[in-house]
Amino acid sequence: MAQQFKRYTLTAALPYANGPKHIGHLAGAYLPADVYARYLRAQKRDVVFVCGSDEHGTAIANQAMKEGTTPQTIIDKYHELNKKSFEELGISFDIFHRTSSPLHHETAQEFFTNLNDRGLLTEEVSEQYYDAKAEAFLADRYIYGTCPNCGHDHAYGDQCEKCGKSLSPLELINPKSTLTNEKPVMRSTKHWYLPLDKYEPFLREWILEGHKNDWKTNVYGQCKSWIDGGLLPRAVTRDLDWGIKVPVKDAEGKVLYVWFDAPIGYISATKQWAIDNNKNWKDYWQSPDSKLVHFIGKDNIVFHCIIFPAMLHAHGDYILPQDVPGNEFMNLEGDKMSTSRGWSIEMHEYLHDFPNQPDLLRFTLMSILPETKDSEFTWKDFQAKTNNELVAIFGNFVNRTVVLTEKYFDSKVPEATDYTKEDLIVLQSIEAIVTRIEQAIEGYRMREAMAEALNLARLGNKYLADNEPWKLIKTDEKRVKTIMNISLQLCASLSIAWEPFLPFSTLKLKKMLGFDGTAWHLAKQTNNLATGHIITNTGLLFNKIEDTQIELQVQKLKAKAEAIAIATKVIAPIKPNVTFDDFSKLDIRIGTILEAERVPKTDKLLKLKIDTGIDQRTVVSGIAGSYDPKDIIGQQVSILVNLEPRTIKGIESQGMILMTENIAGKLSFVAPTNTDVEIGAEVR
RNA sequence: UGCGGGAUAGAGCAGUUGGUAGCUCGUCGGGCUCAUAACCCGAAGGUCAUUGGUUCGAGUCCAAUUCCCGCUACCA
Repeated sequence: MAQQFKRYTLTAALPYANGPKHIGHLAGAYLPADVYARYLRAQKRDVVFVCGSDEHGTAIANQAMKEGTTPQTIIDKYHELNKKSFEELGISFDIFHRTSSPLHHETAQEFFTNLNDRGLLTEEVSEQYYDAKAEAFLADRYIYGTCPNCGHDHAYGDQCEKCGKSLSPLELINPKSTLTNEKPVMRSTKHWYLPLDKYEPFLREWILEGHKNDWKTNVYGQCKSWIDGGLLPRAVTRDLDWGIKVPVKDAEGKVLYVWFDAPIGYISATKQWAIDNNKNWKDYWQSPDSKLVHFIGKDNIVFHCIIFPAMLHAHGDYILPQDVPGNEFMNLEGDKMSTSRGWSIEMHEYLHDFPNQPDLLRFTLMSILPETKDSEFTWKDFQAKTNNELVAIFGNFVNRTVVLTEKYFDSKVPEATDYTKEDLIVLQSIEAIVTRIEQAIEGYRMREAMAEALNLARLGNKYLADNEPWKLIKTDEKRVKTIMNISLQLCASLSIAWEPFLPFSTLKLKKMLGFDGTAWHLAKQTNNLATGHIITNTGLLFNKIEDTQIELQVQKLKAKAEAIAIATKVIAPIKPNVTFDDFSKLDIRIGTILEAERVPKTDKLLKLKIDTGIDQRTVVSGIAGSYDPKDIIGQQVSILVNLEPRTIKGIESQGMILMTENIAGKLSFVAPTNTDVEIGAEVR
């Protein structure tokens, strides 16, 4: 099974150029891919590691419309920002291309034409909503209207956020365009489809049988779920003016669907790299002795395991991915990461706040990569891992070794003579650990690989502690020379073995050691530094993170999320005027909560018993997200008592509790501010 | 609703084909002093989400349940 490949084609998910990318993206795809790429290069294998900005699609087009700018402005901004961030974090793409490039347009069009000319795409005409003012067809998400199920007046074309029901745009009552608030019209449109159903036998054999044992369970399971669920033809074109023109006559206003063009971006990126480096791109995409690996997050599994392989298979000239190590997601301080909600650490933000310390982030993220399940990043953990592991174990061992060498041997590598049994065990352990690192990386277990690499430094610390050269120096200098020689050789091994994880720090370490080896096998050798060779103490490899630094970050995170919440909070417009008589019809009283309990099988509902002064009645209220039942017994409330009763979850609700809501969505009772108001009092 | 993944010490995670529960950090105790109060040694701490089943024996297999995450096809 261990097939030897001549070359490796590695891809990392193309970041969508509508905004900056956060550390969750980094941990999901870019970091593991980078470790793999750097490792393979150290093994002197033939590798190309490609990525680039994904710059088409309705999201960017609409964002530009809303901001009153052009899509080009947006993609230029974020392409540059993300490219720079990746560079500064040491993500070693051989090329960071972009899908707006002419070469990509050409490549994607060729791909489409190849399939279309061979009759592998089907054409279909359907009726879709069209916004005449914006001159655009509307995706389901861009239509809103009244929900036929619950009457909510701002349900979207795909789903009502209020009652959760899945909808189609046709079901919406009084549909409106989110772009212009105009009423959309039905218009017929033609699109091209990739008949995925025809590739089901191929996918079944290739994935379900061929990769049953080597793909990750989460990836395999997801694929199986899709295939077993039945595949349908999938549109590969869209009505939009932002994107790659459909290369067919009379296809005005139609572009390739972004998910058709994006993965082809891997190919065009490789083409550009090949041009720049005098290589043949086909070797990396069309030669069976090349290994193609896609690094992605779990949201991307279906596109990289089902759709893109089906496209490649349909085309026929291409190899298929050998593996798709999809990662789960990384949470942040107890909540999902989200750029739009401001609950995120963007790559450029980290780089700004921790200048020249990309390796610290790499280290912590690597140690909590969401390889088998979702994981969580906290600033406190970042501090602890940096200080207690990276600094205390790795940094400290190097520092001890360098300082002792400086002190005892004038910074010259001393000669090793007469290895003891213990010395030999240590030297063998180095080789064994490095081998384990290899195996872990080749199996995409990057977290485990780095944990092993840390053991290499632990080995060094223990070796020094066991042999106590600072004592022996008084009695047996010859023995100390051997001990320090071995310690220094171990530092050289560290500088190779850690390079995939911490490229900046290992470079610094190599400078200190005056060692310029890069080949992986050198990590197992014990004579990388020649006797008499001079080393230079250029300072500590890593610095500790202070409490104040992380406190600042936590505050900053909270402040950012809050600022965005305020900025995006829309103050509801005033409703049409009502007469005093209209208002007088409402009978609102002050009541007290007597009993409260959760309504089973619901997230938000509480069943309340209210004393209204007139009677005691049952009210079902959607406040469980904000209040614990046991905390609100005795709470005074305002209650609308003459509301028509309504049955909710089988319970008749006789009235409505008046609530208001803050930015965070937390509900609050509207009740008298004084405690001397009697139950049953009217609110006027 | 359906499907996929997850639930193991205070925290973060491993646990191969079922055979006396491991690792790192944290905590506690000790040692050492070359080192960024770092390092080394040792200890405490888990009814492996719940319930039932298969088995001589289950974290590991089966069934049901609960909770978390994702997907459910045009939201990139």
